[in-house]
Amino acid sequence: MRVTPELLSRFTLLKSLPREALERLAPHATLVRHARRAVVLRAGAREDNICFLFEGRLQGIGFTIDGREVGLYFVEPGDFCGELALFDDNPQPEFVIATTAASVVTAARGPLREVMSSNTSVSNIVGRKLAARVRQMTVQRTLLGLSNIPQRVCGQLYLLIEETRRAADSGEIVNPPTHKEIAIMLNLSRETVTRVFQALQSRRIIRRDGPGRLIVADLASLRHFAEGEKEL
Amino acid sequence: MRVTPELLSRFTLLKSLPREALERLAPHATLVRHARRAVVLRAGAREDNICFLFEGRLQGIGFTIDGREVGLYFVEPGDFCGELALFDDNPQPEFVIATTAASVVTAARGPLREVMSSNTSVSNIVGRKLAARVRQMTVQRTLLGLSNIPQRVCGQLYLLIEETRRAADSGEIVNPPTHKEIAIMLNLSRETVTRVFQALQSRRIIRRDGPGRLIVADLASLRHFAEGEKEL
DNA sequence: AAATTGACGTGACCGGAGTCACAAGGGGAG
DNA sequence: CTCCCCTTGTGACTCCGGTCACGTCAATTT
Repeated sequence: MRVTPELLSRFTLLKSLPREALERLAPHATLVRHARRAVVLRAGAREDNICFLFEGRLQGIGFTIDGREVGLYFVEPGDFCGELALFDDNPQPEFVIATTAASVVTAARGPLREVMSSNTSVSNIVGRKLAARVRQMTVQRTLLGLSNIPQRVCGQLYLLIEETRRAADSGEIVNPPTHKEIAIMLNLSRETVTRVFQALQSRRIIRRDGPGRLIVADLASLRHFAEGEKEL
Repeated sequence: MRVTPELLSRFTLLKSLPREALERLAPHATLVRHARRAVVLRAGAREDNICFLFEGRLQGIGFTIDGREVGLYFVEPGDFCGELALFDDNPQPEFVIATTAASVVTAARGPLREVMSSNTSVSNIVGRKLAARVRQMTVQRTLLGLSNIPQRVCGQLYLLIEETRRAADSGEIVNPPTHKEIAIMLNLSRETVTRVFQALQSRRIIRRDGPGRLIVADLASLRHFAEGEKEL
């Protein structure tokens, strides 16, 4: 579907651009609808598009050589993904799929590069995003490096709280990942995650509140376990 | 020690800059000598400096919560590190230490940011570096996700070859990491790495050629193990 | 309403990686 | 040269997380 400059200007990355830059970009952008579980960006193949999420939710996922999935990050409306294509011509490193039905504006890489090189606010935003991604991956790698497995789970839980906490300042996680998803992120078996959750629940540290809500009752204890000061 | 514009222009990142930009930067830069094992950039503390390596060799390392080291990447002369400070004000995520005695030019963040925003070649180089880093971390995370441990070691070995191969096209690794260092990178015990190496040596896949030289005699087999097609 | 799917929970068993202990060799510092 | 530290090599034992095999329950589909 055709894309108007007005639509482009609704995205954080592009909203500071002058009208004429948006008009140059618009012809190279298309609006695509993706069904749930559809592949938005394919790993390996050289992707020439940067994707702006209009509505829905995307997730970056990696696959290990032996075929298991690894959840990496989420993309929320207004945000973008595939930004590595703006810097070099190497293939996209991870898949991006739609976790819900989603509307995505895909823009060709070339024109965006031009815009970026002449507009510092754009390159700043993209740079900050890359920097944040490096930081996030560093933390995640630290988690994977923990040899104490319950600690690894607690660390991940603590991270999840910190993320969602920016919106609502409380120890609760809305739409928490499933045990399986956590297991995949942490390179563990699903059963192990379940067992750690059981241990945390029996100690009244976490509590389920219906489906889709996980309440962390004792944040301090969780942090202790996450930082290895106590052992489960 | 004082830094001249000429010295700055010897670094890849800055060599394309006009003379006057270099002269603006020079007063904010200093040349520092570091002994072996000295800390060049400290994780956690907000680092306001970007480091350019003049001579010697640096390594980025992380520490797990339980205190073990994780080797991340190397910095070679002409290259730079600490570039995340150019994008946001968050703390440096990992330590950078000198693996040999090293001369480092440290430049204040502020002036460099200005230069970067008015000079696309600089921001392009930094962007490419960040992108490469994201890709490299993605690969490393994939390795950490492998549940077959010998495969993990083979994968790391294969990566090491690919890196050094760009210089000399052969299956040999100069200055290979020690078993302990590999173990740390892969979240394994040193003994396990040694045992995998023994297995590979007994199959004539790798061979030591004195200290500091590791020769991969059968690259194809190594790749098979790395990709999980065969098992050790 | 029945059937299917997927998430969660739990026990038993087993393999394999960590740990410990020890030995040999090499290189640098003094 | 000698001493000491670090790297590499190797065996024995332990333990703990993966795997398998169930069962339950809620949601969705047919």
